[in-house]
Amino acid sequence: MPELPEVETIARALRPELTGRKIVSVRLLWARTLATPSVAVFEKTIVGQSFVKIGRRAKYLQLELSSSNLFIHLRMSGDLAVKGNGYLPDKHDRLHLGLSDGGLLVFNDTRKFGRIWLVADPQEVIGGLGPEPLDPSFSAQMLYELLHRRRRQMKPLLLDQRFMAGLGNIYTDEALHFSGVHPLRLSDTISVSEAEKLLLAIRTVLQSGIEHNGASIDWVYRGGNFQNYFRVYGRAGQPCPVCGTPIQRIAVGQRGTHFCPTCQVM
DNA sequence: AGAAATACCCGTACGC
DNA sequence: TGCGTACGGGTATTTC
Repeated sequence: MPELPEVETIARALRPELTGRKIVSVRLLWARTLATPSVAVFEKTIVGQSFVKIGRRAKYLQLELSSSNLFIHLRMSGDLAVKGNGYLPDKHDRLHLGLSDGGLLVFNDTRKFGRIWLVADPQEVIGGLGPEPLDPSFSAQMLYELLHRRRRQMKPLLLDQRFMAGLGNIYTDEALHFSGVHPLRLSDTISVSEAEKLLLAIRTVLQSGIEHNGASIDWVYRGGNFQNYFRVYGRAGQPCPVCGTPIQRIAVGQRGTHFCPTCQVM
């Protein structure tokens, strides 16, 4: 499932494939995939532009074009790949971009949650995002200070992309367990040493996710295998890998939340 | 400020 | 077997 690591993986894979290639045709197969601008403007603007730079910000893929920015959010079931000649369209394809040398950039998204934007100013899409946990300049001290500027439960706060960008439901549960922080702890009760452990945990689970090419859950399988390394997510009733206590599952803000009642104390 | 609910999706898994 | 329903992910939006 496409949380941050998979986006990083896909960005890396697409970089050598797309850089320098030109878009010669566009076919939007599910109109609501396009968040902005209008379909007419999108189709007219994107054709003729070339891919300049491929990157990501949080869970957004950023495809920098000659004169605008194409952002793609994969959400749950989205996937982006370059196909060769003779590609047979899939029923869940949402966007086809024909490339100058005959290739096809395909955005496939079973659940229709994914969105794309074509904008001049990147800030329109990613302007409200919080800091990148993997950015080396982001420190535990900064995390501590941000946590103490709020008084919110840790689980929903870490999921809030304006607070910190890139953590989804799975990685949040894993990071909280890794650092021994209870999901219902209030953010301004976290100590400096806990903030240090938490940042390390966040980076560890994200990097592990990247190494394993993302997680595949819920029958949506696209090659990743981070799901085999979950310590708490989806393991309700099974023993905690650290202490053996059965993992508990509760709902926090409508989201399934998994934790070890022994390792993660209030 | 921020909590909470709702909407968006659809292929599964489940109960009857 | 077929039908109905709950579920899960991330984010925008609305309401409180």
